[in-house]
Amino acid sequence: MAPKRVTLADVAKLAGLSTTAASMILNGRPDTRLSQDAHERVLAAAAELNYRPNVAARGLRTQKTRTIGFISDRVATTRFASGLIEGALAAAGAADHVMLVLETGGEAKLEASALEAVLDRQVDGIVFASMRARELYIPELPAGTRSVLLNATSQGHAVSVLSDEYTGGRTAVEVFARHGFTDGVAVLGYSEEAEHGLFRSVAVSRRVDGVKDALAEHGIDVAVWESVWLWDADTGYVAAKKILRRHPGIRALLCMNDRLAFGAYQAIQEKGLRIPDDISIVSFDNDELASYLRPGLTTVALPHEQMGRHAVSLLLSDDAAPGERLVPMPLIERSSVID
Amino acid sequence: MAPKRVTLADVAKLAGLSTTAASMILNGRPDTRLSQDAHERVLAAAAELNYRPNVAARGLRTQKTRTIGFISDRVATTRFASGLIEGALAAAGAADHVMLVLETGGEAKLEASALEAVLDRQVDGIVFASMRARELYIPELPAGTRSVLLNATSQGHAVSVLSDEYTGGRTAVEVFARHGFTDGVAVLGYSEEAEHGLFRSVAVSRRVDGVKDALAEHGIDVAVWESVWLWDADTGYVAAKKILRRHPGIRALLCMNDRLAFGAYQAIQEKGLRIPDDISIVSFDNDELASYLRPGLTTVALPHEQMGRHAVSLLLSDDAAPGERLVPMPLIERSSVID
DNA sequence: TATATTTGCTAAATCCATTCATCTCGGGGT
DNA sequence: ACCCCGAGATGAATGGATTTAGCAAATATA
Repeated sequence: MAPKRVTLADVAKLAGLSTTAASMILNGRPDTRLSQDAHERVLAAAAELNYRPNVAARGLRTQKTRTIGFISDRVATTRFASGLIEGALAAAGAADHVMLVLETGGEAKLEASALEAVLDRQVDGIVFASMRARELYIPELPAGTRSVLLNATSQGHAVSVLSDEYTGGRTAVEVFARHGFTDGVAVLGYSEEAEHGLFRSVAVSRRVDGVKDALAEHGIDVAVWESVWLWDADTGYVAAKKILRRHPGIRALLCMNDRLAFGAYQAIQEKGLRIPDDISIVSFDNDELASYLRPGLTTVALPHEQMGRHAVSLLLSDDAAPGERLVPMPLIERSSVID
Repeated sequence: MAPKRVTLADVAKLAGLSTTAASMILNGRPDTRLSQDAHERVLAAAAELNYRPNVAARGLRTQKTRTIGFISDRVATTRFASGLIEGALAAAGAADHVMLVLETGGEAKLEASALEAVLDRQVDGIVFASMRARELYIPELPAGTRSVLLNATSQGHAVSVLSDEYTGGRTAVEVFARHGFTDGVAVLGYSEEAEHGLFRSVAVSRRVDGVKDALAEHGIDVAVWESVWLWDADTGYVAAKKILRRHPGIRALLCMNDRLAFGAYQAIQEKGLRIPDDISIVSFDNDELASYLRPGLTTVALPHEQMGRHAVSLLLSDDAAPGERLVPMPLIERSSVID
């Protein structure tokens, strides 16, 4: 039914020229000495036949495929970090590239085969993404294969894109500072283990550092640091309940992420207290939840989409200077902080 | 640094045979008459050099790339439907294929160029996915290009994978039936407009049909159908408040999706009522939210991952019979229904 | 007028794997 | 001694582009 693919040879024949000429013209090579007339004929022929170059054939010759590989642990999968893919996809599309997406679930065996799969397809570059900022082991790549780490770091000199957690931590505290809180503040989710570098991600400890420094600078007195290991809604609920019971004077609560905050909302509202009138809350991540909550949760956003975008444009640019690129974490103000 | 790619010629040379022989042996062609000895030498050489075929070169010859295209409106992007990608990715990986993922945001111009981009790369098949089940327009594809619609339907005889909304609708009602509810039931989110086919998706009207039929069959009396247009947390909150005010006798609430249920929880708890003691709730989708809620929300799940998986295996199988493939919607029982 | 340049264009090699068409060699049949 | 046959293997064409090297005609230079 549909006609078979048009090749460069077809275009050349219709234009009455060689494939060499057609190729040069269609690729807009600057140094060509072909006539104006030849240009017009080739372009017209290509348009008429609706010519599209065969990427495999071109890639074979040029080693460029306008394709990038995106290898992640569970980024597409997890609703949480899917913004990373979204941004990467958008940036790739804007640069007229496509993206091969592979997920490994963090398994070493799958990681190796995913890497082979993209390498076999001669991708122009690879993004190694991680759901939560952590240290990744990246095997040696063939010479000339560019790569960028997204939401991850790695030993050695790789380029990596991360959220600026330290400044983000400060931003959250500054909300309280701006609203005049100097005491009656509780922090939920600070983790001793993270602090001592046991495991978890670099992100966590930087976020905590930012919080601590800003707290000190603004002279804010912290009534209680409630350290929990799992940062989810359930732990948030339990921990917030405990804080409320033991420290009835709390007027402001800083949660280390939105799921904790979600749990805290439940505990607070169950107790008949009102947000933000009785207790103000600031949190991190800007999870989808934050907008559903009532009142809306003020939170320091994880700029996932921006990060994905940045990673891909870095990969495609010629800025390969090793090191970290920090993407700012914007404050999303809703209604969980009293005026 | 890293050595340059090993080609088939290198393998052949090391094995002391022609590339023809090497190719035949490595591809395990059944009709070959090459000696056992030759087989061993080639296999050994390939292993020693860690040979990996160049997919572009092979694809050029065979027209097969072991790559499939996944074109969606906003699937990766939206946290909601990302299970579709997850499943598709898993199935592709299991079949030793990779997936090119492209997002169009639903814009016709981007749809066309996305299609061209994957066609240029000679994909073996294309999945057209949609975030919410709806009618899609699929342009004519080159002969021999297979395609499957995922969470979408299309005019004509395309193959499509959908959730079994009708049965899902019945499932939800049956939960109430099993727990002996015969009256005091409210339905939230039924949409007149959808019913009249104004727009929205096929999914919605089938879901509603299933609910209605099951309600009738079990002789359950519905006190109020609250029809809302936008199915999000905010509308759910407002609508549930209204129901509670006007129909104080309500003991069971069926929400058409989890975001509505989320809003309903807020309204119910604000009023001092308890779930499930005072009001039981059943909903649809199994959004991530459903597990955060307290008590956990019983909901009929959208089997996104299964659907994605099914779509890809269908694409790769030789079952191309046109028509719909319905994937069952499992009931996820949590604690929002009284015993 | 004879030689050097420039202009406009093309033949052929190349990228790498697959595959069709043959080719060689040794043994069996007559 | 001659032909045939099959096992074992390979040369060369193929797919569709890019790119190097170079040819022929037109123009400029001496």
